Amino acid sequence: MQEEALIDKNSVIPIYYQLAKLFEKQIRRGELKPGEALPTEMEIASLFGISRMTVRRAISELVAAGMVYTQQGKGTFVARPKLDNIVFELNNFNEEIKKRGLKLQSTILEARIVKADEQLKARLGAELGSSRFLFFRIVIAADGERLAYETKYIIYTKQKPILESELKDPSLSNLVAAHSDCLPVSSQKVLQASVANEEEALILGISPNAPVFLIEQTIYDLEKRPIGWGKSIYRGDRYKLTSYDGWYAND
Amino acid sequence: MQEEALIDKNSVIPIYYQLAKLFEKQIRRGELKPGEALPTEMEIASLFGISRMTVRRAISELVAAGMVYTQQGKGTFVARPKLDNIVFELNNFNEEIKKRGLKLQSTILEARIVKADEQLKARLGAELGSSRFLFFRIVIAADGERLAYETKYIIYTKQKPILESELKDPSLSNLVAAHSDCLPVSSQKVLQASVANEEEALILGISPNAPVFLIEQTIYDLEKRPIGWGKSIYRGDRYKLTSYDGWYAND
DNA sequence: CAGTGGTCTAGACCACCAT
DNA sequence: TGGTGGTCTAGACCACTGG
Repeated sequence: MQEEALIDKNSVIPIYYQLAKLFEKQIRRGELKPGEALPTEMEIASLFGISRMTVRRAISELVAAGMVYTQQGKGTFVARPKLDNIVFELNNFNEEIKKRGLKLQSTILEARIVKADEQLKARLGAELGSSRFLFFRIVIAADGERLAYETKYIIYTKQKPILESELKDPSLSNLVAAHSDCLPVSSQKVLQASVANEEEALILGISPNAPVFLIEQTIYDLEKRPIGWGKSIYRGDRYKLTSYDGWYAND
Repeated sequence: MQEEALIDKNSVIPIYYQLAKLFEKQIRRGELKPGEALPTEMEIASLFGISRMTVRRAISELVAAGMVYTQQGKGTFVARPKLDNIVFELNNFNEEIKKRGLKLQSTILEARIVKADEQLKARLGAELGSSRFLFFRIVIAADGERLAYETKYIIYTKQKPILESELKDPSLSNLVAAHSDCLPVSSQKVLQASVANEEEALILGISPNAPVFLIEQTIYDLEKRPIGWGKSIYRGDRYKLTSYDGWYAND
């Protein structure tokens, strides 16, 4: 069968990968349209002279990419791109800025031990019985311009000095890992649109009531106890989140 | 070996799934700590009296969950949770509201054919040579309260009436699919923090300069030509995005 | 070199779907 | 009932890692 020519069994590139890309191209070119069925796994296997398990591995790649879906007892079908999901993904807001070629600089305005007030106790450490916390105020700037302002509280269990590493990456999870015996395993972030208050405006050099992103983050340990809390204010005129969805290109 | 008792080979639950959950529990309980190595695939296989391929399937589940990582020639190791990614995932902002038990209602304020001005041509259809577009203005409300205001433009190629389905789901991708011959395959969304202008404030019943989310969405066809564009304003006091990261629980 | 994970095979039995 | 995808096996060879 001539189809075999499209797959090089002796290539260093895995067969399942070649096969997945083959179908991906057919779908992307429109030769296989949404709703249409792919050949059965056995057909594909004999068509290319390969094992069914290898075919299944290829198909599972396409499933993971959201390009096809399988139905037991029926077959494998080309999916319709789902475009209504918004998936804003960023490795810490700040990585975005870095990629634009700007130098990012974190400055710790303040770092001290504080006793918990009622509000903080409600959010942190209530279950751990701790009442002392490390408190940080941090400003993030790029090329001399201040972009974000963060306040963070973490449970204080280790007696360690502030390390250089924290100045480079004063992220909440990093601070927790450095200053607490707890292992941070999960994190909740809540993103809101807001406007700058007096203090934030002053620090960021923007006018009060200017639009900002507000992110509240809580970090939890293995038993889901909160061990760190932070609030970040990002200048609305400097940050935006971009999300790509659907059948992206990965070739 | 006593370990076999932990896996029921005759269960309707797949072995690979039982095995994956077994390791997941050990990791979550801290019996396997980040950086530690799992037994080798062959060891696990003989320990439980199962095939190596089944072991690999289980491990691949854990890899997908971000709980372990593999290194060829070395072994499989427990990962350290990564908490610095922000992944705001929502099936269209509005699904969030629905889940809170509120009835969502979309109202089309305006729907008509427009000719493209320069600004619109720059964003849409420049490559398709089309100069006529469908224009929508939509308000989304829940329990009588207006929550979001959307304006959308899509290339006009089909001559179809407005369907009921569009009233239920007037999402950009849905509108494009209904009124255009192009197949929408990818989408870009940009999220910004902003404040309401006069028009938006009036429609949403909030004060001007109140904080809002602003999302601009562009939809592309197979050849990456833009075929739809929309701008959505979400009340900042009613919408927030929540992101969970790390080792979540799925049991 | 021995040991690891990565790929692949040629079968097998099953659950599910349609007819 | 026959055909589909889902699971599983018991091998095989490979590329990579470390001593």
